[in-house]
Amino acid sequence: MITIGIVEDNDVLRSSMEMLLQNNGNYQVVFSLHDARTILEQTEIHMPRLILMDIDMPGINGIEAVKMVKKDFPAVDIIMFTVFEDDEKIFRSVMAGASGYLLKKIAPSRLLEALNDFVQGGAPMTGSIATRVLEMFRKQTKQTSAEFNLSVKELEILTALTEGKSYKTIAAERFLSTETIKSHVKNIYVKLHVHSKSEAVAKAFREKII
Amino acid sequence: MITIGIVEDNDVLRSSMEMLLQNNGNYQVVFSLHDARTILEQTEIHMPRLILMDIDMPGINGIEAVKMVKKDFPAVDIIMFTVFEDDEKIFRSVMAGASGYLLKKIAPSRLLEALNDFVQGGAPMTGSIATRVLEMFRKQTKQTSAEFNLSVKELEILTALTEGKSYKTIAAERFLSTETIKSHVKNIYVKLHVHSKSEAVAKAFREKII
DNA sequence: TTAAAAACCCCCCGTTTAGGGGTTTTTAAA
DNA sequence: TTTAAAAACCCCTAAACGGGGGGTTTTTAA
Repeated sequence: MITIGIVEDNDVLRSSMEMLLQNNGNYQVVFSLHDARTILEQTEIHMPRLILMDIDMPGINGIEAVKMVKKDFPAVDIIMFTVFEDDEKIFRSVMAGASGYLLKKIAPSRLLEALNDFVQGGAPMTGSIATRVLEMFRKQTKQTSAEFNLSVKELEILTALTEGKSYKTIAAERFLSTETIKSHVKNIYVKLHVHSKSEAVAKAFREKII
Repeated sequence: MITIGIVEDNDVLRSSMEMLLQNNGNYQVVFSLHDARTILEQTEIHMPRLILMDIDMPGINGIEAVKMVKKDFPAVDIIMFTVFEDDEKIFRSVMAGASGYLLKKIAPSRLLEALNDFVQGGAPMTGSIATRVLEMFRKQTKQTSAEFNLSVKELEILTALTEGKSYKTIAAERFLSTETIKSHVKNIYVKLHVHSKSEAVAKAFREKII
């Protein structure tokens, strides 16, 4: 028997969800809220295995509610159940700690399926959402980019620059003269098309050289 | 009728996959390769809707193959089909351009289901993989961190610093004296606990302030 | 209303940097 | 064995920076 909490401001929908879950036999709805205001108390009292959470609600929005619950009860899994399918909402939900993301347009039978899958350690999201997440993931962590043909030494020194070290420090650390470091830095600037330490550091981060 | 290509070095498994797909009626296996050496030619000739790709293969490994195919034929979707479920492999596959990731331990019926889902714009991965991706995603893009209580102006100036601008330039851009910029920068340094432009820029990136 | 931030401005001084010009020695490939 | 980078070193100069002072005026929030 899987305990489940529901937070959904649309009363009609919430009742349907309750019914759907209760009738299934595998689920026990331990709380069913119109908004997230009492979510912490309810969670503490009933300790559901998972929570189905709407996003657009009066008072506290669903994403904020996820943060709150996850902070106090990290073991409780929360699945967003919403009409929104924009990257922003998905992204923020995942960041907040949501374990899943289902769209309301899903058929009731599929909802149950998805929940069952999830409980068995499985699919926590609609296919289209999974695709979105993959894409966001891909974008976020784009490739190491062109290496700008930096030599090993140059990369080493660039890294040191990102640590805020001065030429003198870098030189001292590897028993070289500051002039050596300077000429390396000059070469780095030429290769990166920059004209100062801060620009070089910024480029190093932006281009994921570091 | 969905055209599909298979790349899998285990001949027994490959035959089973072929049979499974052909018998289903919805799929037409247009090529079935023991390794990825001829993948580009085969893809060019048959232009499958999607490719099922093993990872561990003699010659070219599956992830390299994905890169090759995606480079020349970005429209072809590739789904990894593998025994590996470690983050590293998943990560690299997604980065290479794989649209899905299925584990070989999946039941044949579920494989068909997953493929069908995928073709309908849906779930391109096993549930456990989706969970992993979510976790990786969460880790990658960790929170915006403490804001260091930077004022709006300070944030503005910090941003300008990351663009490699000098005090003079920043001052000129907003019709302020360079001394004003200097004192703002001083305050930024105090708040970030740094002592130079490059350190400030580095911290800005590392702490995702920018 | 009032006190604290935030934003603004200025001076000094020593250090660091950026860009310009070089030379010599390793190192690695042709 | 030749050759070409890469790495290491040097000098000079002007500009930029960092840290230390000293202030005034707006905003903003109790």
